[in-house]
Amino acid sequence: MSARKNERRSLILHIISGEPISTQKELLHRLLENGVCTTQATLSRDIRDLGLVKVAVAGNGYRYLPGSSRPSEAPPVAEGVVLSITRAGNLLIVRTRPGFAQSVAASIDALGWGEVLGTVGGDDTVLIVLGGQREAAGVEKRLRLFFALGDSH
Amino acid sequence: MSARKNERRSLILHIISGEPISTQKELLHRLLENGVCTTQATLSRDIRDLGLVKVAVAGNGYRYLPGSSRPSEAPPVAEGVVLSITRAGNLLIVRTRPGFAQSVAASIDALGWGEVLGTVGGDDTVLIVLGGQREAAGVEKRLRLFFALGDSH
DNA sequence: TAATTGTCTGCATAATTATTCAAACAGTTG
DNA sequence: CAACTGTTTGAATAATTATGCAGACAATTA
Repeated sequence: MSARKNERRSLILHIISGEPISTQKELLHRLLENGVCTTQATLSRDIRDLGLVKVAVAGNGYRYLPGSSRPSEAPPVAEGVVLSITRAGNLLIVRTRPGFAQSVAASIDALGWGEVLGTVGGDDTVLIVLGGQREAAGVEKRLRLFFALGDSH
Repeated sequence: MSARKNERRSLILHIISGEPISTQKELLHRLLENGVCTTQATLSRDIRDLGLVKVAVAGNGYRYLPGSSRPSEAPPVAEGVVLSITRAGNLLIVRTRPGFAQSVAASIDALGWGEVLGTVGGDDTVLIVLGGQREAAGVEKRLRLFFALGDSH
């Protein structure tokens, strides 16, 4: 239970939360500026233990972020159950075969996608609430892929 | 807008959601079994574009998962504002200096950690709701690091 | 203190992933 | 069709990340 380790990991969380860090080498330099001297090997282990992830950010390469650590096991949804996906502002409307909306909603929840603020399943319609249009567009795209639907047109 | 690409990415989402995949080479083989032949280079690009992340899972090495794609910019909280963190089942109780609970709650929200189901800030206390004890323990640890608190004992 | 056990770290390197570059391909316009 | 433009891909390679191992260190017990 080394004090040095905790201090370092605390600082790592601060740094990556506050600015985009794209490689471990970069993080290494940043730590050094704050008086913490270590090696890439140790950072690799810190990142593993803190559950951090490296994710692509639009146009700007990669960035380390705190991971959402959700196992994300999706119940299977058979082919043809999801009929269509429509976007309306920050909402997505998913039409399903009658009676399947609940299971599709559960399936979407289980994906654990962070942008999905909430889902409501009726009988043949699932409403997905997103934070904004940007998120809605991204999630729509990925859901289309996930449910093997074609592009909207 | 290649049909081949969409098919492949759709399959990738299915595969990584349904089973733990820890390297791109492994994913490559899995795709091949499903009749999709490609290269690691292409997978690297697919993973970037789909926003997937590779995250450490307890004891079992790494696994690719859909990313939560939240920029996660945390407002700074000064040293000494957070006084203590206590765990009670799936709840965390964060004591702060009087009047600071709101800003600390905002700060925690801004971290965008997926396990955090919700936060409530009073005057000097923040209540954090987690999905379960396991999540509570993990988040407690990381919050202690983040707010530079020592271990509980 | 000496012996023991477990954690933490750096070094070197293996393993994995990202990117460069050129070619193949698809779509568009003249 | 031919020329042009932009996208997608694979091969090779550069860049990055994970890990085996040995030594340092800390804590505990005799």
